[in-house]
Amino acid sequence: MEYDFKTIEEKWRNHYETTNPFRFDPHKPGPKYYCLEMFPYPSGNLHMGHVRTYTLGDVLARYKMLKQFNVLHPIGWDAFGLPAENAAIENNIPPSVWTFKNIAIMRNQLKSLGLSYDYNNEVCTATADYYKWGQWLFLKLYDKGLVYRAKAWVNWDPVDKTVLANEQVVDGKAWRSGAPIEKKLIEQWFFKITAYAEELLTSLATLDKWPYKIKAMQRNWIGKSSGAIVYFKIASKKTPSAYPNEGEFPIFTTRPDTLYGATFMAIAFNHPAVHAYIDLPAKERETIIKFIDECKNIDQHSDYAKKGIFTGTFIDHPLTDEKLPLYVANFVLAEYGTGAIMGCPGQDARDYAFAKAHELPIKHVVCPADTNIETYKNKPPSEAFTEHGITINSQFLTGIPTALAIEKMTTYLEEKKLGRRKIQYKLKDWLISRQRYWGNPIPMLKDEKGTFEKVPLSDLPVILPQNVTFTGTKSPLADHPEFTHYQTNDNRQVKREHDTMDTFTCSSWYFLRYIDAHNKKEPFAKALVQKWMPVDQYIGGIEHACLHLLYARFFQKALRDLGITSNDEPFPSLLAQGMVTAKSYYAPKIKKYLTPDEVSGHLQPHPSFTPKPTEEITNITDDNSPTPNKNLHYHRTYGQLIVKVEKMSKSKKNGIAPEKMVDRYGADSVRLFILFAAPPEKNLEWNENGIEGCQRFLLKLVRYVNQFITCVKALNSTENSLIKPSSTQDSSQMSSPITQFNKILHPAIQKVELDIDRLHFNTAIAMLMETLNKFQSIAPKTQVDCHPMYENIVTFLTLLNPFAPFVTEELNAHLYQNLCNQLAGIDSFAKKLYEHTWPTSQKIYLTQPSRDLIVQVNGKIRAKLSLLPTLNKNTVISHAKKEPNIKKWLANQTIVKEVYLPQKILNFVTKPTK
RNA sequence: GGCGAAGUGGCGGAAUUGGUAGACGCAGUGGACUCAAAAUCCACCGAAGGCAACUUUGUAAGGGUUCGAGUCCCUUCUUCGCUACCA
Repeated sequence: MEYDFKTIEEKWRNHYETTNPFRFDPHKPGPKYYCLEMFPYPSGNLHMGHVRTYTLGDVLARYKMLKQFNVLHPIGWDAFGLPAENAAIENNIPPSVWTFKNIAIMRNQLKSLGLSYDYNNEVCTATADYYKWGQWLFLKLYDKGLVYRAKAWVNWDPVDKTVLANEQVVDGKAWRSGAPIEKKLIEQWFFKITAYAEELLTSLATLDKWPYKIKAMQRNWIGKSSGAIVYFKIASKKTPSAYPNEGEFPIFTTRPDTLYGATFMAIAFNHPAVHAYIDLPAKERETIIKFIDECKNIDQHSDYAKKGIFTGTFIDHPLTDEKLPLYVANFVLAEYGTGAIMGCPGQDARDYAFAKAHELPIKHVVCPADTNIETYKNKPPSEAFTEHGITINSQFLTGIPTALAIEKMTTYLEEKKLGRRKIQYKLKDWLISRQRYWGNPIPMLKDEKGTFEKVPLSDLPVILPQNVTFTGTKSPLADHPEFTHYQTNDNRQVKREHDTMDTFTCSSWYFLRYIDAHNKKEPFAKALVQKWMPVDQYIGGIEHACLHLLYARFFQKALRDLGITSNDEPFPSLLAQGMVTAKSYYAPKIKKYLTPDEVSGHLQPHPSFTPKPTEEITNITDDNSPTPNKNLHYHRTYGQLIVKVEKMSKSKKNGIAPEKMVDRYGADSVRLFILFAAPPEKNLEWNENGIEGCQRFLLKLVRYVNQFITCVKALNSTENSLIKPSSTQDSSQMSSPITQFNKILHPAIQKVELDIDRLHFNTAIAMLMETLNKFQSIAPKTQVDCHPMYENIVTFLTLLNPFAPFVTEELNAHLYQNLCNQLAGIDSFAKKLYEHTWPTSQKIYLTQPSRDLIVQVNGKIRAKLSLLPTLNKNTVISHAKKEPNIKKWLANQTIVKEVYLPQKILNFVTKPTK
C-alpha cells in the first residue's frame, strides 16, 4: 500500500459521514466521559490555535472511547457577535447569511481534521431554538433578583452611536470610526455576579485540576480586600442637607491603622455627587468644572499625569477634628469603594507624590519594624513606607504592629460608630447590554413611564427580525417598528427593549445544552444534566481566564441556586493550552510586517560582512561590538528586520492556514506535529521541518506493515491454505521474535496510557516513534509468529489511532484484507479500530531484568554492571569491587559507606586511606 | 508598579518519587544504495583532552542540604505572559 494520504483521508471522512460512528447517545452503556473544547466563533477561517485545541480534545475523546467510556465530545458555534454585523455593514450581507455560510466552511475544515464529533448534536447560539432558552434563563435570573438596571459609565462612540467594549477602544479612539471615545453614564442591564464574588473566590480552592496561573488570575480579578469604611464629616458652612448622606463623607481603606496620618481627602472626578462638594468663587468654580470634564476623556489604561484640584470644601478628621482639604482627583476611582479616599502620604506612594505636588503636610505613622523609632521620627524618609511595621505618632495605636493596629482601630471605629468593617471586591457586576443587532434580544418591555416588565414566557423566543437595514450607526432594532412595538395581554401598548445581550451570556451555559441539544420543552432535561455534568475535561485558550471561565462559573452557581442544575463548578479539570506562534518579520523602514515569502531568499548577512556598509550600520550595531549579532536580520530591499516569534495573526502576516498544511502533509501528520512539538500548556512554534518528521514516521509505519504482509505471504508457501493460529499461548514457548516484540510493545502500552492520562501527548508520541524504531529489526520467522505478530501490530495501530486516526484505520483494513486469506480465524479483526478496546499491558513483558546497575564512587559513575536482580547485596558489592575501573577508584581509599538500591545504584563513599 | 511562569545541546523538547542528563523529533556530519539526485538504510552528533580505555566539565549565575541535585532550600540575573493607579 502507498501512503496516499489524500485518498485515505477522503475515504475515512466519507465513512464517518455515512456511518456517524461518533453519534452521541446519553443512554449508551459505559461510564460517562464529557470531553469539551471551547466552541469557536465562526469567522469563516479555522486557524492553528483551533487545530491545536480540537486535536488535543480529539485524542482524549478517542482514547476514552477505546477505554469503553460513553463519550460526549460535542462541537458548536458561538455565532453571535460584532464581526457578522461589521461584514453586513461593509458588504451588505445579512449577518445570519454571513454567519451560516462561515459555519458551513468551518464545519468542513473540522471534518478534514478527522475530529470525532457528532455533528448532529451541534449547538449554534444564533438559532432561535438556542437563544430562546438564553432568554428563558435571563427571566429566571431576573425573578431571582440577579438581573437589574443601573447607570454605568461606558465607552461611547459618538459617531457610531453605540457602546463599545474596552478592547474596541484603541488609544482612546473608537477602533472603527476613529472618533475619540466619550465616557457616558447610561442606564444598562446588569447581571449581579458580585452576589457570588465570595463563592467564586473560595471555591477556586476546590479546582485542583486547574492551572495555578488561571486561578491566580481569577483571584486577582475578583480582588478581595478587607478593611474599613470610615465616616468622615463635611466641615462646612453649608447645611448638612446640601450634601449627599447628610454631610457624612465615607471612605474605604485597607489601612485604618494609618488614620492619624491622613492629611487630605480626595474624591473621584466622576463621583455622582462630585458637584455638591465644590465650594468656590465663580471663577475658580469654572476651572474645576472644566477639569472634571477633561478627566472624562482620559484613557484609563495609559499612565496619565496625576492631577487634582482643591474643591474649597474641608472634611473633619473623625478623631482629631483637624480640617482636611478635599480635592477632586483624576486617579480616584468612582467605581471602587465609596469613590473617595483619605490621603495618607506617609504610607501610600501615590498620596506621597500628590502631597509633594500640592505642598500638603506628610505625617509618618508607620515605622519599619527593624528601624529605631526615635531615629526614624527625627529623620523622616523621602518616600512613602507602604509595608507593615510599628505604628508611631498615633495616640492609642503607637507602638503596636500594623496587623494588630488595623484590628484595634477597626474595633474602635465600630464602638464609636465612626466606621465599620468592610470586605471590598474589585469584581464589578456584569454589564450585559449591547446596542447591537446581532445578539440575543433582551426579553423585556418598557411602558410609557419607563417601567420595565418581562416578556411573558409563552411569548418566547423574542425573534431577531431578518428584514433590517444597516446604516452603520445605531442598532437597526431601535428603529424597527414591528420589532419594538408590542401589545400586552391587557391591551397596553409598550415597547420592546432593543438592546441585545453580551455574547458571553450565550457561552455561559452552552455546555449544558450539548447534553440535550434537541430539547424543545426546556433548555435541558435536569436528569440528563445531573448524569453528564460536570465536564470531565475542558480545553481552551488562556485568553478566556477571566471572562468566559468566570462567567460560566457564575452561571453554574446561579442555575444551581435556581434548582436547575446541581454542580458547584462546571469544569473541575481545565487544560489551558498555549498559543501557536510563528516568526514574524517587521521592517521598521517601511513600518510594515512582511510575509515569510517576501523574506525568504532576500536575507543578507550583517552589513559588517559586506565591503561597503550601509547607512543603517551605525544605528544597528550595539555598543560598538565588532562581532555581528546573529539575531539581527537584514533584508536586501528593506534593510533591518525585526524578527520575533509571535502569536499567529493576520496583522503580523505570520499566520499559516491549516487547510494548506492538511493539503500538503495530510491531517494525520498535522495532528501529530501539533501535539508532538510542545507540551500542551506551552506555546508552540510552527516549524515545517517538524511536520515532515511526523510524516516520515507515518511513512515508516506504512512500510513496516507492507513488509509484514510480504513476510506472511512468503511464509505461507502452500497455495489456498491458511496458516492456523498456534495452539500454545504460553509465552515461554513462543518464538523469540514475538517475545522480543512484546517486550517492546507492552511498555509502550503502559507509557502511552500514562501519558494520555496526564495530558502529555508529546511524550506519548515520542514513545510511539521509539517503539516503531525498535520494531524495525523484528519480522516473522516461522508460521507460528504470524498470528501473534499480526495481533501485536493491530495493537500498535490502536495505540496510535487517537493521534492519527485516518492512516491507522486504513492500515488496519489493509492488513485484514491482505491476510484474511493467509491467516485462519482472524474474522474478529475485520472491525474498525474505533470499535476496538484499548489494550492492557501485561506485567511479564514490563520487567527488564537486564537493566544495568549503576556503580558510583563518591557519587560519580564509574561502571555499569548487568547482573541478575535476584543477587543479594553482598554478592553485588563483591562483583562491583572486581570491576577494573572500580578497583582503580577504590585504590588507597577506605570505604566509609555503601549505598545500595537494588536494580538502581550502588554508591561507595570513601575517604583516603592514611 | 503588582501577580505569575520559565531559563537544559545548533533548534523544539525528554527526565513519575532526588538515583545513567539530553528520550523523541528537527538541523548537521560521515558512510551504504544510485550513472546521478531524491527517498531510504547504517553510524556519529553538549564542551574540552585522549589512538583508546577513559578523564574533566556541563541543566542562567553564586552558595547550601545530601552518599548523590536539572529536580529540594537561599541569593542574584535574564526572558516571557497577564494585570495595571483597586487606596
